[in-house]
Amino acid sequence: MTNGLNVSHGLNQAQAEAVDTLSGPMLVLAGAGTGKTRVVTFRIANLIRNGTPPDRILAMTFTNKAAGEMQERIGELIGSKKKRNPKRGEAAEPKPTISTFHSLCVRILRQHAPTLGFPKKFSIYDRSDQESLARGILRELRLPGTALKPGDMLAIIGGWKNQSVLPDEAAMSASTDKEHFAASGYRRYQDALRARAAMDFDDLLLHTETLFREHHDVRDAVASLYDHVLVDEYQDTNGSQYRITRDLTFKHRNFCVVGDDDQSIYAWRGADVTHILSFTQDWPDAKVVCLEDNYRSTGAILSMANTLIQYNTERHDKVLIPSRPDGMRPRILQHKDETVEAKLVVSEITELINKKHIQPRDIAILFRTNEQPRLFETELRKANVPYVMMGSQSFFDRREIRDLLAFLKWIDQPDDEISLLRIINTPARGLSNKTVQLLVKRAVERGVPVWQVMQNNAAIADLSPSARRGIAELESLAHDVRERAEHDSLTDAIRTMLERTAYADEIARLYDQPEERDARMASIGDLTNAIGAYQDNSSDPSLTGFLSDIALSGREMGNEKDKMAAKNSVWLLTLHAAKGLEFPYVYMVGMEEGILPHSRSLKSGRDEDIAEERRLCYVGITRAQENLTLSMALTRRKWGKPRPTTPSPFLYEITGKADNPARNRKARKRRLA
DNA sequence: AAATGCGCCTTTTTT
DNA sequence: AGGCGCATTT
Repeated sequence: MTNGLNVSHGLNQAQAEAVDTLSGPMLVLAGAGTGKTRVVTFRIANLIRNGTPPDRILAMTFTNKAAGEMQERIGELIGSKKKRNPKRGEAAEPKPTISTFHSLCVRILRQHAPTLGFPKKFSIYDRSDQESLARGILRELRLPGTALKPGDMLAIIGGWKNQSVLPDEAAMSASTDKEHFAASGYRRYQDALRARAAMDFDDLLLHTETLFREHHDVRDAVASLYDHVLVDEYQDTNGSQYRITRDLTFKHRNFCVVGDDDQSIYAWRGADVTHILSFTQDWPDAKVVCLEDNYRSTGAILSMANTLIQYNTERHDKVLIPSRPDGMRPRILQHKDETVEAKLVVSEITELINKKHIQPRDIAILFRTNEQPRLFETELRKANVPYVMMGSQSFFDRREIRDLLAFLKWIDQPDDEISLLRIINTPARGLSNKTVQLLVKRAVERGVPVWQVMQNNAAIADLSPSARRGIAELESLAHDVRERAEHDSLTDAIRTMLERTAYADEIARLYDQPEERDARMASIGDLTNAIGAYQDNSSDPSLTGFLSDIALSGREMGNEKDKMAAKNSVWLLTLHAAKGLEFPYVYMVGMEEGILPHSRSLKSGRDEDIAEERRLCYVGITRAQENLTLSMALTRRKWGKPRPTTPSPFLYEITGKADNPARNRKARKRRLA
């Protein structure tokens, strides 16, 4: 520590090394709980202390939550002033850019989309938009539903996109039947997106990559904005992200990546762990720092994690070294069925909170799939224990939210046909299914968006008067809402929309129970509040901006009440959502074959799929600081019927039960290796 | 044109 | 069990 300016005190030697080297490529291989986040934030702070202008630093994360937290920690470290009523026109204090890949790409594309033949107001299609589109295409191709399901097609297309395989090349990379079908759908899918002025999540990356590849002036302009680029969770980068970061760093070479190959749990969405494993081949002069001292978990928890992960063969061989005492041995509990599992876990939690005065926020329940938490929610509610469910999509799955967002998306971008078709007759306005089909047919014939046909008086002259009235109604509605959004405010716009559609009446019509009505109206209120909050926090609010924000970070949105409660609540998280977090008390539930590892991974039979499930289990275990409980149910209901279960093979691996065939098989393999 | 009814399929994980 | 597409009533 030669530099008087450094802020690295309180770090161990390896951490300090990672923080003190300020330039050139660097790889930080950081195991779970070794202070990875601390290293990244300290490093950024140190760059700033040593004279790098903050706004010349770009740090990339994979979730908005991670970006937000990093922003906060850096603010604390460099002592950025609290923004109290910044005067209009006063230059904002320069800050490092901390962004997810997707947000960064959206920002770039909002500016350069016309170069690629897209309008600046392109829609972002989420999973369900994609599925509607894919369903339509499969229907057009007349592939029977059994041959290729929309989800399958999207997964295959997504894989190609991540590897930058374009529609024309896809047929050549196809080997299975499904892939061949998907290849024929791929071209149509991309054309359909373009016709709807829409991009899916993969496109945000793919189009940015294309933009950089084909327009070096744009690439260089973006790259020259930054002198330092850092990527957290580098093991999660997919092909597009890899190439985008390469384009942003090849000139200045100040590229620092941080990650852990044992925590790579996103291969299914294109993440390629070889990016981190071969970093030193890409950057031969890279400095490599390994962090192996674990400050998070007790020795007993860590030894369990170490034992488990050693069953994976393809990995950097490293062992986490505990810096804490052994602590309590993790427990493995078997329950009669999933209801008992939920009841007992919750009653234990209640006891922890009431008798041992543990804070709810120090307890987490982790699970593999999103259907598992339901029972736990019910029990927690019964026991009056505050809880938050992170990453729950439920808010955006609500019909009323989907409808209102579809309205907004269509009003913002009239070519967005998926959104238009969702709300074209919601609430009913005289446009029957048959009429809609006719309109779509005419649009296809003319090769123009449906909305253009609907606005063409000649094209709709033969429609029933009620249908024409419906179209006129939509038109004036869109006009008024757009006016409001542009000239008044976004909250005015959504209020106008709710009034003009009489959406409250629709809710009253659909739901006859007053509680349900209230709940639905409340979630509409939440959406209105979210728009208000966006408007207050954004320097240049727009409908387009709001919709982008929602698409990219929607699932983190909740109402204010939830946010208050979240400050001290029990956490309910999927294993994926739990990455990067830590809790004194962790319950990993549903430790059964078919759940973890998931049946789809078992079915594929590929070793690397099981290895990823094992890493997922490893991530779960290493979230626990002091107390870990693994539990399973002996029977579990599936599709209504109770079914006997089998313990997760990982339970045997963890405990070292030699008589387990799974372990013997693995052990034999290792001996041979 | 809207409401009701029937059968089918679903269920990984998420930016 | 629940949601959705499709077919049949009202």
